[in-house]
Amino acid sequence: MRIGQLAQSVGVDTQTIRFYERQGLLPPPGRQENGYRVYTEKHVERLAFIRRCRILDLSLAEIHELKRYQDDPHQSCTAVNALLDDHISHVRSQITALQALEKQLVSLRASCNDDREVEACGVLAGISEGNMHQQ
Amino acid sequence: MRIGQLAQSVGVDTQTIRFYERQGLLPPPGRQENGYRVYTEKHVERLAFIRRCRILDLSLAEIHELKRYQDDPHQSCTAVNALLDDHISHVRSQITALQALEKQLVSLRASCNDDREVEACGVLAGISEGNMHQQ
DNA sequence: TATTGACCTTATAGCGACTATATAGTTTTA
DNA sequence: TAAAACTATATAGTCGCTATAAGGTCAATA
Repeated sequence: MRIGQLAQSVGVDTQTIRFYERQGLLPPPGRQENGYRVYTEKHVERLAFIRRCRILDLSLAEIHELKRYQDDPHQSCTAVNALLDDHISHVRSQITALQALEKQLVSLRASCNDDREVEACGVLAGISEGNMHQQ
Repeated sequence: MRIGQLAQSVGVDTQTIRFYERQGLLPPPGRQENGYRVYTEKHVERLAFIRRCRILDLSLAEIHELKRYQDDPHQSCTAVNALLDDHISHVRSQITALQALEKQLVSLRASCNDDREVEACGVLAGISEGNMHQQ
């Protein structure tokens, strides 16, 4: 299988595949005589795994870490679970931060209607004076 | 006032100030004979405004846009409000996406306890097989 | 006076995870 | 046979900084 077919079957750009290879996430495939990359089913699985991790918003570094665990299948999976727990707390704190931000923005927005001149705009005034209900 | 003092009074790195200048967000200040930048109170206000926008997670492009509105103070502020409304929807959709992600991660995490070998880890199996309760 | 230290200058590279572009060679199709 | 579709590498761009290198300036100290 060549790179285009792999790309299509997993739903990724060919550039991204070469990028993952350079990053050491996808093992370098064999080559044809003309230099074209040749992939196997294992590559398909591996790439699909990476993409599913990315959907979960795991970083490439975290995916690397998971790969290392997979390479030593008889150790305890505590570290895998810990990685996921850390990631969950990370996502939760992002959510909390964005919710606080939303509140701030909504309250700022409430300080203006559309029928003013920029000079008198409640939103711009709110930012300029720092009336932003911090935290 | 020199760059270090400006930086300290607003709570920003000097590098960041020069960066904003290069981006056209902060007007180029005067210079001393030795080439040192000299700032005024207007720069302090302007920089503080930029920082407050950044706290609201507005992009530099959006801050640029706000600046253009400020430069024409007698037009209607409809566009300012629209910019904020767009930003609020953007933040809200981020929150929604992250909440969905959190659910996915928590359910994945529930598929494993710590007392297994990597080989049998529910988390890794879940990702590998794509049992990720999409959407 | 010499030198140390704190400040300032510019230019350049790095972060993360791609994405886009340029340039060129190869294969497949019409 | 020629065009379209694929492949290859190398390089730069995205965003908002942050870090590093290599140097110039200035005030206080030994």
